Amino acid sequence: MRRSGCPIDQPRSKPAIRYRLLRRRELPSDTMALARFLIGKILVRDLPEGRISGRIVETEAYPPGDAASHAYKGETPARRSMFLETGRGYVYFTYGAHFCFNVSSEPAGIGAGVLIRALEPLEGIDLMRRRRAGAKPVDLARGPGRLAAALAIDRALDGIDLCRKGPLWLAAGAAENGAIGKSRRIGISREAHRLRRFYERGNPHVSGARRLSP
DNA sequence: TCACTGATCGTCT
DNA sequence: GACGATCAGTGAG
Repeated sequence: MRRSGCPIDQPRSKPAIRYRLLRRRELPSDTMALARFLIGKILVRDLPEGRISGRIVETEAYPPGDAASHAYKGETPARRSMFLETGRGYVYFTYGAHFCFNVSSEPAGIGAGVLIRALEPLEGIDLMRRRRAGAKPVDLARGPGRLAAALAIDRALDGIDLCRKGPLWLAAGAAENGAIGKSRRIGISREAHRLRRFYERGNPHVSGARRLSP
């Protein structure tokens, strides 16, 4: 189902998209609340070649004390960004091939994050295609590794403040959200039964097998 | 649509 | 030296 008003159907040169920078005080400083809050918000990537943006349609919460979280065993140089104030970027490299992007989600000193798993592309679709040659349109940013590739996100953006206009920032749009579903998280073995994944129901840009997103 | 597999390398033990 | 918050490709139903 294509959501009505999806900018993919609009002329590329004039995207009719309105959004504004999210202020830090608007972000819940609670990991589960933030994971749900971020569904429908917009991730903006400003590059020299132009702007890429997309609606967040799928997230996973990794709250304090979660054995599946990278922060569970304490702060290390690679995981430091998870311990920053709410609204900072945490980027990690995994499986020898992929970067994944998170938003830090608790007050400074507490390690936690929200993994951004999938976007519905809004602007800069040609720029995304360039980095994801061969991908179907619906798959451009469907999955955390694909999302990072499409938006040219790597460790250089680790620790970035997402509440300031820069190379990568968060915005709130005018569009309404669809219903939000909740499920177990994808690709983990510890704490696998916990319902800490959020997604927009019926949105084709949500990753994972269909049965995980009823 | 689902299940399975190999690739590949940074991070931590 | 082991282990991934993944992905693309393949094959079966």
